[in-house]
Amino acid sequence: MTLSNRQYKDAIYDQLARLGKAVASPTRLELVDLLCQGPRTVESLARQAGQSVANTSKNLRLLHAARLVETARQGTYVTYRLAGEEVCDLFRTLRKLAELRLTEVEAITRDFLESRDTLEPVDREELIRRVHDGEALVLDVRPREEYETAHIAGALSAPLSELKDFLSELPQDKQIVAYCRGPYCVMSIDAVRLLREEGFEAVRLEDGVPDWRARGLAVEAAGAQP
Amino acid sequence: MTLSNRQYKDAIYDQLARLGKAVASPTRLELVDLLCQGPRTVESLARQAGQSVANTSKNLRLLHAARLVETARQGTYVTYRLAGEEVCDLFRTLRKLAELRLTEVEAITRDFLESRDTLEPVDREELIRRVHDGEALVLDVRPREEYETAHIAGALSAPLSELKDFLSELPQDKQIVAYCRGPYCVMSIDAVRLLREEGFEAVRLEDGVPDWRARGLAVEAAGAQP
DNA sequence: CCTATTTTCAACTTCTCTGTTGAATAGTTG
DNA sequence: CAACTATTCAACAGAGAAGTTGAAAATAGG
Repeated sequence: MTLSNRQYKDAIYDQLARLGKAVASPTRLELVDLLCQGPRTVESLARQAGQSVANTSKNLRLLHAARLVETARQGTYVTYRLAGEEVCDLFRTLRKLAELRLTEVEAITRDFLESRDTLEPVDREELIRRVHDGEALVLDVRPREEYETAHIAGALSAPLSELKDFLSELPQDKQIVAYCRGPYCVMSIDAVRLLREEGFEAVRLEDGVPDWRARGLAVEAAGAQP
Repeated sequence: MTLSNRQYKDAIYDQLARLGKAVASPTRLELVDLLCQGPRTVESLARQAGQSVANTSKNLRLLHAARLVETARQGTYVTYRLAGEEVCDLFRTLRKLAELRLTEVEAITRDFLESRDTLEPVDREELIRRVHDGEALVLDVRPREEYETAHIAGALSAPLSELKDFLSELPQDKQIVAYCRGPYCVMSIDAVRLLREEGFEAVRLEDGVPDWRARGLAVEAAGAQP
């Protein structure tokens, strides 16, 4: 026998712990969250996560060692992407657990959201109905590149940074639903606030594309801007 | 505004990382795995995980701080249990990812299993059919207390340690299917080997009760021994 | 071939985690 | 109430991780 029971168990739990360690750092979790939105270069990830490129590279390398991400060279850039849908599932499982168990998360979220506006998130089924009936318009306020990777079916791309330029093209008579990366992302909150200041009726959708996809709802890969 | 975007994000990812850290240690993962089988006392967990009681207590305390487990006093013992079904889901998500991504896990498992016998695990649907038709008999070879907490519907309790005493009661003409805690638990492997040595036709079921339950298949809470 | 750019590596400091040991705490039971 | 026992706490040494800095490797394009 090459391994005793105990040695075997230790080896297995060590392997599982490799995955645990990989998601034991806030920085790496943020990277995984960003990568759930689509592939990215090291530099882009570093910028968005507010970390040095060197540190981002190191953390990505760690995620790679745990087989959570894969790399591909594109010209002078290296593009990282999730190793599979299941990695996103892991992130969502963690998030769900956090929401259920860690009242602190809820408190932080509430603190933050209350400090802005009270923006009731919209209901999914209701949203689909309204869009179908032409009562509502869905805006994807993430950066254009993320929209191009994937977006909720029927949504228009209106990056938060360029939202002001889109205002004149938006219908005044429809409700506008803004979404971004997910419940902890604040871009849609800012977008809704801006839209309301401009007189639009706007609400926030808490889901991001990964949530949407995980529920089996329609997602488009790359859509034309009308 | 009480928090900036960045502070808010940091706080959220910190909370998620708390969960990640909790499952970043092999020892704690083993504890979670054991607790997936049912509530346990500190001493019992320490014995099974091969750790000192003090260290086990400390790690359980850590899991408790991450809201993954709950405690209850029973007589002079403290009983720990998972804080919810979702914790088990997290463990299973990790395990699934490990199986998919970490070829090392597969290699270790194969090494180990080959070093024993080649025990082809049985197919779930096929198993249900055979049990229903009376062609097969399902044995739960985990310790009696785990069986009493929950077991696969229709299974008999035959703890590995007492399996020898049960041999005379087992039918020679039926196939015997043994299961234990899950794919990484080796009790069912030992059981199958023993049964085969004694002339029974025995196979191993890879699933444990948590997997079985998670698939929505029937689980009984406490069953009488025939 | 050489340069500019992106990414990775290596060394280092600071901080945190792990498991052990021995003592303290908190309940239960006689 | 006192003795007993399971559990937890506190302090410690060793190991390992996080992020910084500066330099090296790899690639595209002139």
